[in-house]
Amino acid sequence: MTDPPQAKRRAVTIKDVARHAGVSQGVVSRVLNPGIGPVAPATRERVLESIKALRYRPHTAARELKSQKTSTIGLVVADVANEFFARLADHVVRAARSLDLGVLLTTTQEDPALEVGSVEMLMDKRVRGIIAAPTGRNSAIWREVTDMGTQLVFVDRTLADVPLADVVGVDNEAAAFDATRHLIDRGHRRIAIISGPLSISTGRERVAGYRRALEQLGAEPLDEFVFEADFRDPTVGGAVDALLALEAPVTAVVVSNTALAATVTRRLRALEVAIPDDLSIVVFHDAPWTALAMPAFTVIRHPMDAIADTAVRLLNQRLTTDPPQHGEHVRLTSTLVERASVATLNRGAR
Amino acid sequence: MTDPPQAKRRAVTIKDVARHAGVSQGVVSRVLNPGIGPVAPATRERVLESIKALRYRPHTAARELKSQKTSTIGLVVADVANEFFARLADHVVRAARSLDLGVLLTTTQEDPALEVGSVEMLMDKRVRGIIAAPTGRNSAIWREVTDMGTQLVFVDRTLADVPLADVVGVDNEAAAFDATRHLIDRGHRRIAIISGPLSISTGRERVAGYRRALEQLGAEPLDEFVFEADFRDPTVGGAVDALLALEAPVTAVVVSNTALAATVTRRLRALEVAIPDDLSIVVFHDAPWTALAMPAFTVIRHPMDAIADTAVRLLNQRLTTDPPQHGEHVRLTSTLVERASVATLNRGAR
DNA sequence: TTGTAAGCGTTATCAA
DNA sequence: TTGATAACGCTTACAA
Repeated sequence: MTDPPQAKRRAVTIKDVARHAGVSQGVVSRVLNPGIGPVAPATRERVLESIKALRYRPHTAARELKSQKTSTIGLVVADVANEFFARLADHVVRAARSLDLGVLLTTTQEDPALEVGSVEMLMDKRVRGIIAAPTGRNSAIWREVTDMGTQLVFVDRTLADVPLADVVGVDNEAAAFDATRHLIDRGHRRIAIISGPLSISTGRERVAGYRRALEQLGAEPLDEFVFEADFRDPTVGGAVDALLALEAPVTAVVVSNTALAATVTRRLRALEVAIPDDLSIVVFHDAPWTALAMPAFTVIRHPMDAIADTAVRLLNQRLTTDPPQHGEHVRLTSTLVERASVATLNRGAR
Repeated sequence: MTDPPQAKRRAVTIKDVARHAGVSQGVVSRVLNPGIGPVAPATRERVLESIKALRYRPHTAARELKSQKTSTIGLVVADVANEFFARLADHVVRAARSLDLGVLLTTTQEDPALEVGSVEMLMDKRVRGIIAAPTGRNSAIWREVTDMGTQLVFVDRTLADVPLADVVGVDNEAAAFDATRHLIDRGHRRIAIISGPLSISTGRERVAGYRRALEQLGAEPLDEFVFEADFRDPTVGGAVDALLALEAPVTAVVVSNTALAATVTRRLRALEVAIPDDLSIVVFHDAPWTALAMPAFTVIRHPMDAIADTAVRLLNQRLTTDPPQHGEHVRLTSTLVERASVATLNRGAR
């Protein structure tokens, strides 16, 4: 009855269905795409049966070619091994599914060249839209994306000179301010920050918030307290060494993501520096494990679900209605979750 | 010079390039696909220039329609928020990139219906191949995949009745045996396992290995020691309660993945049950944070990189050479990494 | 209500 | 070495 498994039989096309049902291609197409034209209930039935009998499946590429519309979006993130982006990707895929959109996943590894390659692939495949966390060093290519009429939503990070893109992220400046103030409130004055690359908006914003807190609340904003690390820098342990080797070592540090925090923690353990007794830590992003760490980390919690949902919602909005002349910017707010990685110093105000 | 940003200009096609370069479409196509036919160096130059000048980009869908070959593969996993699958996805995306393959990511959330939807989408898009961690309850649809000539590599899990699929996974039976033996060696006799669903091959294998160790090494394989939980079951805390409510509570438990382990740990903390003093734990999969947990978890470490690389290699092999009549099965080996979540009991052999 | 046919952007065959 | 031209599988006017 059925063909032998290996016999990669010629795929059944709309023509086969038409012949089998004794109608023309056009009719079949119309039952496939209801609303495009009338079809007699009886014929419709017959066609549907033929479709089932022949196990016909429409050929997306042909459809896309004719209709000039794909049902695919692109997702461009740094690295899906990063819990933050993994969460994001999981949400995006789910949300996209409910809109009948496929998701092409690409990663930049924070490498501008890979980013360009990703974007080109997505453009060649004519995705309807892209949700992206840009590396920050390729504004031109992103501008081309919007120029071509491909809808674009930046997530987590932003690029100032891509005006047509929507942006959804958190208020990193405020979050860093809060984190720093929390430390200052606990008596810390010598506070460091291990930030992500300053080529990325989040890195810049976090350092700015950190600086503002120090200045405003009377602590010392020393340059040697600011470390710019790659988000996945495996050598960030060196920053820890430097921080502790200072004549007057820091008593606290704000760490910009969980991957960095993991590396830092490992280094501190190796050095037998106790958290929080010898060094207090606040970490950006509340990965599930931060509560399980030793000690449980005080973190800045981002509204991950809202970020992802908003990104997809904005993209879908652009896909289904006339896209606006300028990108919409959505800033969600993060909150500080106090746990056990911050010590209270009682050496009074300095 | 350039169009206004919004003016979604008609996409430039190969025809435009041909006209601009003063040649025929065929020639342009031939410079685009070298090796297909001759082209004079001078013409080639001219065409290349036109391509650049017009910013021409080939239309993948058209290409695919004509050539009946896509440059996309599908990746079907349960849930990319799960660290295991996230790692896998990250690798797959990278490896695919280097083969010039796009990756369509879909998730099943362990739901057979979503799995079917994913597979249909991928088939409609005519992906060249699929790397999948099947839910275990949809053999039929996977058989259809191979019947249609789409290459298939199962990863992590396997389905017995899909003979044409390659499989790459770890030896879960042996790993569970090792984990259990480790516990027995440390003096434990009342050992539980919180396994994944038995509808998934890994769950079955792990329980089998666990059972074999108990029987072979003289501990008690009681039915009430085996808990079948969904991999992301948020109510697995209940299993913990049950285990501890036993007349003679267990002294150790093997936990089937890190998500479950996190939930279990949280529950134990709430109950003020100390790890490992009151309960020892071995966890499947060495997520980066397991070493940072309190206490650091003793884990079964899977060779993640090898798993992902092998999956892509097998798929690529099937894509580039004549696929074999039967699937290849690759079993990699996991290793036990001893840390601090297992106590040594000194109540002698019973 | 249905059929016919053009055309989406490519590749590939065949003549020139 | 190049140019016409026919598909690929589908959607969509338009005609019947």
